[in-house]
Amino acid sequence: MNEPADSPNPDSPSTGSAGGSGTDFIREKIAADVADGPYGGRVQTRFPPEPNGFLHIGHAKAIALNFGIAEEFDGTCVLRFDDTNPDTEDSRFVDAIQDDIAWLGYRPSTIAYASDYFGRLHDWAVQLIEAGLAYVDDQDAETISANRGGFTEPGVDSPWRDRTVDENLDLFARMRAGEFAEGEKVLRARIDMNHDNMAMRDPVMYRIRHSHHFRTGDDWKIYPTYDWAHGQSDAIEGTTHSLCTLEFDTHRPLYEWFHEQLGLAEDRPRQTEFARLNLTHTVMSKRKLAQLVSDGLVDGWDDPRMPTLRGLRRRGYPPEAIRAFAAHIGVARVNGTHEIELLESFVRTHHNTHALRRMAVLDPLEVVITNWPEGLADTRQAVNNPEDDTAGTRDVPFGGRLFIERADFMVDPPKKFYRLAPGREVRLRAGYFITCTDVETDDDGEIVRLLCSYDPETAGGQAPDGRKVKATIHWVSAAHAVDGTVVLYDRLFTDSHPGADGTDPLASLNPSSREIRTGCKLEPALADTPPGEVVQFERLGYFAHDLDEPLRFHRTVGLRDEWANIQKRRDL
RNA sequence: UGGCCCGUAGUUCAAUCGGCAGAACGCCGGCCUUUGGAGCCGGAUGUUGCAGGUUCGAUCCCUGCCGGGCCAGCCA
Repeated sequence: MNEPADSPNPDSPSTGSAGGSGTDFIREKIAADVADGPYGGRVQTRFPPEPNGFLHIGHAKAIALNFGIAEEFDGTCVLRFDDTNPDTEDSRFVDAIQDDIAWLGYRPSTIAYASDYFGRLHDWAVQLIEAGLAYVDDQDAETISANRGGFTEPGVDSPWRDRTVDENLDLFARMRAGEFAEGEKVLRARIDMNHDNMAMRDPVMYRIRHSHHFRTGDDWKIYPTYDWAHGQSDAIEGTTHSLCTLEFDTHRPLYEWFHEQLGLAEDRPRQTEFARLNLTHTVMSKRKLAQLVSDGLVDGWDDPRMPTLRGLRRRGYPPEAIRAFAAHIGVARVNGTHEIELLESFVRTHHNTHALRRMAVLDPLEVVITNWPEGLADTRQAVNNPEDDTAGTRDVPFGGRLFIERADFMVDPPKKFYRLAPGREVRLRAGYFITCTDVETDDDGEIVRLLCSYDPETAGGQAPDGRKVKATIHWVSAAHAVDGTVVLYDRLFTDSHPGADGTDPLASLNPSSREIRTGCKLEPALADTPPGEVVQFERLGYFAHDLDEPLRFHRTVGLRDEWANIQKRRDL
């Protein structure tokens, strides 16, 4: 009972999609294949990242889909690194990707590499050559591109298209042996240069690369392309359902062509495409993300403003919330953009039930309790989490000099402003009722100090005479406050759809996406917060303690703020 | 310009193989409150892209149009 609303529920596939029906087109298809498909009830998926960058929230959707389906159908999911391009790939990304997947809470059935299959792929290529279905082309990249034709123009057959099998075999062997320079020759599938689908116009299967591969070293001088490696790797591993994003839709006929020509059995993998994830106010393109990092617009791949898993982790996004979000949005074949607010609501939902409450004043205003007994030491007891009885309570020191949030006081409050004002009484959270009796200002009219009286009878927050106050505000005892740094984050891009109008997405980069506040007043208990832990600063939001720097907190997400909404409406 | 995919509340998705168009987030109103949070109650979201056709009946099937996405790397 009392199960958190955002906890993943592996028993119920219905958590896997939005709306009422409880399933999506992919799960429906898989269920049908399990019932009477060629796989004998077996389900195997795979997540095939290229180890050339860090994972982002978009990958999390694919991860949740593939691993989630494997769990739901009692199947398996392989983590396969698509390491077919030695020029861009690196083992440090392999480690980071594995780390991120583990953080999300998934465990691959097996970890594999496309490079494990280079030998097998080579032998299959020879088989296609022998069948007259592949040939070595001497044209250079530019010529191949030009001769591929256009959407309305048929392609032109390569002059090398009709080489004999023996010549192709010989040339291919010499490509492999490293006898040719990069770009001098490629192996192409022999399909149809007049096909409507450009992917079928004799696609390249192998190119020559003399680079060092991070796993196979210098063993190979030829490397398979995605189109050649991917489907065959799926088949070798026994994938039943190969789920990929929409842009591979036009490659599906080729995926199937290779399997058919190789004579693979009926239980061969089938590819199904789904829409990749887009989020408002951010970008998901690896290239743009890399540019943010290289141009110094963010601090690195793990900057808390980045949509990378590492960034979200530092920001304080819990993996449970990311999984719940992924399950909620489900999958479809329509390309769209989800509102970042939806993700944030899942983050709040999780932290609301898990995060300890603490008090912190970000913009301090001094309050002197004029009737506080000289030298009296007092300690209040505060609830750690009203949503979780087992979280207990903590002691919070109180005193005659306090800090409250500057925004919690107004000399001349407008309607619906319920907080402190001259002559008005409010409750200090877990403390006493105080009434503002006087305001001290400096020569510029700036408020420097509030004088207040407190009612000793209201210890704990209730008045014996039953009188009510409209607001409860947070505070920190000045004598006990710990100074800290709080980093506030806003949208990385001001535009909800950066670059959608054809301009550079970076043009709408938010110049104030980060605000660093030093000299914040924190209650003493915050000094004991473990690195990385997320707490709630009462009335402000959720904040993640920095992994390295003590007493530095990153705002994960704010609480929903009704007063801010009222103000916004007034301004409009 | 050719091929393929796709058009349902603001957004993202549903609608049990043709039967009264729903959910979540957001929004609006109210209640409650020792977080103006959370929670609770209620409400509006709409010519299902457009126009025809088939049918007793179309979001669903057919045709055309319009709009969006993807495809002419030896990237994935």
